[in-house]
Amino acid sequence: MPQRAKLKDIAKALNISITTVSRALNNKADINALTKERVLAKAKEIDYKPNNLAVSLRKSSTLNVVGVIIPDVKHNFFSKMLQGIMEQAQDLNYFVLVGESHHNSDREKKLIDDFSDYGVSGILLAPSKHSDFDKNLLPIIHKRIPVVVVDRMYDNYEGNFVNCNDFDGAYRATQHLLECGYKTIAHIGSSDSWSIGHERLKGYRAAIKDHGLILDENYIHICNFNNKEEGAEEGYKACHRLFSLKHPPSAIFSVTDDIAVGVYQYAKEKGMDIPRDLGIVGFSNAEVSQYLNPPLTTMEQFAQDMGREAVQYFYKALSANGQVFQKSFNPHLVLRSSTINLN
Amino acid sequence: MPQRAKLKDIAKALNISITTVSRALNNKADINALTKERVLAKAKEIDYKPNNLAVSLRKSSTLNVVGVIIPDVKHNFFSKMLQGIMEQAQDLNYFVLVGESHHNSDREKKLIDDFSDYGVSGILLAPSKHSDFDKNLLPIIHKRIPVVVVDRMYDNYEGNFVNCNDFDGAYRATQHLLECGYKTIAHIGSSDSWSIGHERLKGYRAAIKDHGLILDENYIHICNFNNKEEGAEEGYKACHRLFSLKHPPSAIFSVTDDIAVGVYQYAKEKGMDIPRDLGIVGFSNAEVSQYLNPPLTTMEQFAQDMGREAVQYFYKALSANGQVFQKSFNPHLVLRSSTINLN
DNA sequence: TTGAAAGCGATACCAG
DNA sequence: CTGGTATCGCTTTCAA
Repeated sequence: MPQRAKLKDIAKALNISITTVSRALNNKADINALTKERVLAKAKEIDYKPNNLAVSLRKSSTLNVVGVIIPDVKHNFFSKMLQGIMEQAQDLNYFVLVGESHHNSDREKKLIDDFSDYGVSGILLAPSKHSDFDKNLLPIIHKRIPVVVVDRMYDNYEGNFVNCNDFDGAYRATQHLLECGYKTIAHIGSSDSWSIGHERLKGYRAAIKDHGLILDENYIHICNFNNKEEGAEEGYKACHRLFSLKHPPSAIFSVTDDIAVGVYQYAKEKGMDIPRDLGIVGFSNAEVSQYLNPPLTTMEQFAQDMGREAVQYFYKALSANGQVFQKSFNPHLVLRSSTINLN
Repeated sequence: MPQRAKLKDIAKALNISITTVSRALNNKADINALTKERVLAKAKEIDYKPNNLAVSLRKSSTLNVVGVIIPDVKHNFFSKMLQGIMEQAQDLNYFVLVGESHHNSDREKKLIDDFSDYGVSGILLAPSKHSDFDKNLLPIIHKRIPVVVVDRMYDNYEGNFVNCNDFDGAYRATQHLLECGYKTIAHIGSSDSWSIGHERLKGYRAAIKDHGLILDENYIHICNFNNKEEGAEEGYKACHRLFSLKHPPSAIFSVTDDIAVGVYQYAKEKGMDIPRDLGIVGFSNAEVSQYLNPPLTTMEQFAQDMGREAVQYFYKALSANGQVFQKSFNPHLVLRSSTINLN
């Protein structure tokens, strides 16, 4: 690989000082127009590109890079989010470094360290399910570079975050089923330790209660899964239990669309008609939801907007003096054919 | 944001020289065990992290970063590929910088420039559809850092690449339809200027010919689309024309799964039975293909493996003396229910 | 076993 | 308007 041209090369070729070359290239005042022209021409000729390492080192600035940590790029929600992040980052002239935690807490921690060591200007973290930061680690990094937590929340977390109002979304999803006239509504949820699972369960509970129904704890089925495939499997298994109850549910609010896929599978096998025999509402508006048969009613989470906003918060945090930025997006009901008005 | 600790801080605290500290931290020989211990302890105490900019500058090495340029992260094929890339990169201790071209050639060029200026150690490029590199641009960068082209090919391109054997895949997809007993097979393809569209069309043609059928040019419908949504739309429109022919086709080989989605939509509207009235084979084994009703027979492209291999080639190219690495993956038929044996 | 000094490539200050 | 010199944080000879 040939050498990259440097200031010195231009200086030598034109018989002027490095300083002058630097000035010319950086559009400084105090430079002879002719000199500048000659420098620019030469730079182009030998294809000079500044060495970012040197520049950043000298200016003691970080590189224009923001590190993004997500559990799984293949997951529709995260790839949408990543797209939003990249768009906004590009607008602000930042590069995007990406790493996957695969819902593994150790890997996540290592990524945070590595990114931080690398010298990113900030970190956007979509925490893994099993993320177990005590209240210390995050703040420590936070002192050196801005961190924005996306999607999931930590208990008592006081830093920057952008998330989805999971409680509200779950409440409205459940409410929709109630308004359709479904009388017995089950919830297939996910591990309570995860803020998302936790909040959605709370929203479900609140909606049931507020509508004067009695909450049957048998109707709540919590499961564990780390990717789409496992989600579908768990959804299927959950149905097994729910439909062997004495009074099986007539509708299900599923914590994610992935799980709903498993529910569909079960329903199909048992010859149940969706939405007449069984109403379903998912969460995410994942790509798959529109292809299911019938298309799945679900909650849109605005992943892309969340990504954009996260970058903006990181950017503001760079210059903000300790100010903290937080926002919850309200999910929207996407009405499709897995629910129907029974009244 | 507080200052990052540096060698000097440790040196001062222990009253030794910076050189010694550096040696201790870098596991060099010629260092007193006790001194080393004290340095390590102090480093930990004040949370010392080397400044990568300075290290790389001094060693005049690039940062351990590989730049990845893809058209669209949300697209299942590219997110799978990206996942493969990230896994392999992590194993080799490289960071991954990601940018999206959105199938825009200018944006793609800018990304290549920016990444190159930034100082990445190499670039993995999944070219956009409208990528129009003359034979110059790519080689120019290639002289400075390794470039691996993934997925699509350029005419007469002589550099590193990893792709899918599109001709072969298309041939086998078409052959499968023929073996099922479908007599009139149409092809919905994509812009001929794109190597993928081109090769798949060629494969289709060859299969038809080799089986002694006469190729009706009316059965070939070429369309343009830049994302999944447009693909589905174009597939739908293509059907409009194909099924208004005097002798409509009984099967379709679709250049991508996205397009097949539009075909399904059309078939459903017209009450056609898939696979009896219409056999369909797609290409990609995108996530959606298994959720379509009936599930779509398609060609698996091994996107993740391609991603991994691309990183390995980049890595080899770093130290290879001009040696070029090339590989085509053979796609696999994934048999589902959109085709059936009619014999 | 340790330290002083040079230098990676670029920028900033100050003197001329 | 231009050039010399110090410096960013670190590694690497070369001497001691």
